[in-house]
Amino acid sequence: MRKSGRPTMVDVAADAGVSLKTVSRVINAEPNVDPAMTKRVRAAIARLGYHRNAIAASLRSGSRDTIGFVSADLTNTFYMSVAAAVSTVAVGRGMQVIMASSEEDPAAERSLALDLCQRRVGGLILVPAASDQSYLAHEVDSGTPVVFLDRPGHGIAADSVLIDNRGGARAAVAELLAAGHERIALLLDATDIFTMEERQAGALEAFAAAGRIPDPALIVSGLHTPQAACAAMERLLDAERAPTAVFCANNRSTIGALEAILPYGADVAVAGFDDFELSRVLPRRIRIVDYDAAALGTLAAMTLFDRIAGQPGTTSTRLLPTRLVSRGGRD
Amino acid sequence: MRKSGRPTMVDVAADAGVSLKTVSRVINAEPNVDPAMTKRVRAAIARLGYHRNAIAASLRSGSRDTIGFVSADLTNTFYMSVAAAVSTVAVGRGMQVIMASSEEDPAAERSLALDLCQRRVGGLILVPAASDQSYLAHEVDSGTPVVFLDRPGHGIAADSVLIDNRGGARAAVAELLAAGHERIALLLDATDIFTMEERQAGALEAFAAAGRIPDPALIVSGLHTPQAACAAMERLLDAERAPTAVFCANNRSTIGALEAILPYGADVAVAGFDDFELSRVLPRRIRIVDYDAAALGTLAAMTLFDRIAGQPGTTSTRLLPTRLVSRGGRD
DNA sequence: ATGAAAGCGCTAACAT
DNA sequence: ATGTTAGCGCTTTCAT
Repeated sequence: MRKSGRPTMVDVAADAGVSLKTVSRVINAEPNVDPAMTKRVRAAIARLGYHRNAIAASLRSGSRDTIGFVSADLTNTFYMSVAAAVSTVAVGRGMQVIMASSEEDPAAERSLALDLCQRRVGGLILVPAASDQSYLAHEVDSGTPVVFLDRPGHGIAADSVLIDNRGGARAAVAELLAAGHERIALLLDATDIFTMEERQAGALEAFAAAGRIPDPALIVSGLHTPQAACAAMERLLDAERAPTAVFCANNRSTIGALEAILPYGADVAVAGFDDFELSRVLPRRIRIVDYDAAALGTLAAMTLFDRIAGQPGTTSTRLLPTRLVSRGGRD
Repeated sequence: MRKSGRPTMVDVAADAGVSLKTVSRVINAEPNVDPAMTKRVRAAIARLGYHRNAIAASLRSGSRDTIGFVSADLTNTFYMSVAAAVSTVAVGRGMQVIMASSEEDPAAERSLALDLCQRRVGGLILVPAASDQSYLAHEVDSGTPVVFLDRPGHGIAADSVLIDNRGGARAAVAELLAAGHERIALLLDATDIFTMEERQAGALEAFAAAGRIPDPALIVSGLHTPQAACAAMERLLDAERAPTAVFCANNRSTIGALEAILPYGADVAVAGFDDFELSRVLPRRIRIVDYDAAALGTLAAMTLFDRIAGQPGTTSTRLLPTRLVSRGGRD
């Protein structure tokens, strides 16, 4: 009489009249098993509807068959694309991904990351929301590698995979300068955000390289929403010496700037960081610093799996290149 | 001398000079533990950097601390919003979510779902890509509840959580008819997709209710991309008897149709199923059948947790209501 | 080629 | 209030 609940290997062994170990060998496709035995075991498995318990297997073998992905905002399309790419790489290696989101809350990040470690994930991809990740030091030392994504982490030895924010912004602003623009506005979100800081630095590098100094009156930061960016742009356009070009440091700023510019047909060249839906449908041509979000996820996953495989070496920071593309306009 | 690797409860017990069970009691915050003991154990835990092994705990206790979410397309923002909501509900109950995507491949769906069951997830939320889920019958019988999301599944007893596709489409088309439109085009993706079938049916119900018969020449299906929808719309506009209104059965169709309509300022009323980024920035007013993707995820997760908690009753299908809203235009 | 025994790290059941 | 023992379902030794 079978016990209640799911059948186990012992049940299968009894049913097939073989030893536990033989069942295990068949399940794991180990060599040196008589085909006749294999057949008998398979029949018993089918008869009982047996499915192996991966939890028990990984407990004994110590193998890790999941990785963790802690996003800072899962509803953000950028992180979604990243997550999907991470999942694809993982599934390709027979692993699954446990996903969670800190929603930019440092305490949540910590508790989620530690929880995943308790679940013995093979590794962790983390978008830092906290300013310090030393709470993971023990885990990293115990052999759970961590890869930081999109923003650098602090306090532990871990690889980082970032977008080339600085290079992308520099290229976009350099192009505006090369086109002869004398008054270039900069629209930014809060500059204490890592990516904003980098993009601003890149923009300023472009000015410096051209031997130019940006007009502080044309730099507006702290713009969280398209609405705020729109208002800021309208103010700039209404001012005495209006800008002839604008660099927007993220897609929300770009969208807001366009909302201010398009209705009035203002003659302002627009360049922005991040592509966005419908950018190709814009009635006017703009320049976008574009990058491949999926490639960032793939890169992070591959970096993590390299570490899981025991690849040694000091931690590295890899920058995903950006490219300057045209969007919108009639071609 | 400590063995290599992570410290275990036994190590903590030895270090604190107490029994294994006492450590377990402290870790699990069980009652009836002397505060002094608790202190000693906590000290040992901190000293050794101990973190409990959740895998081992759940093996012994038989408890399930993850749920599975199998999407059909993780890069789709709709499913991602759903996934984020599912994750929020799960984390709120101390559980985590393992996410995977079938990418609309029936074989992948099967293998991912069964893999998750081997990992002993407490339950499964599944966006069906296959036409039959009877491969999960054993798992459902063994006590792993399944909830179908966005599309109904087949072959097993499981709850479904769907959007009211039919009602939403019916309302949108009814409104166009009530506004006096005589020639209403229908732009659809492949009609063998459940949601498309439902939305088409809803549209046709609106015609029937108005005692009208749609012109087959104005119904175009099989539109997978905005590009295809744009081309289809352009063809319709160029035809002899162009439509005066169009109902687009998903946001890709809506975007494509707008690409065809906006540049030429064609006088066509637009209604579409699914909201999309930037819909509010459109230069003209359109009507959108909107719904709350996060609410769908929350509903699915709560339905699943009810089942996990052992709530009995026959399986149900719950429809998430839609609402018709205005987007774009200058107000 | 097959099997018996031990044990992964924890919790459950039963002492004391 | 604390400890002892067994055992979750599997993989890993080590025999045969």
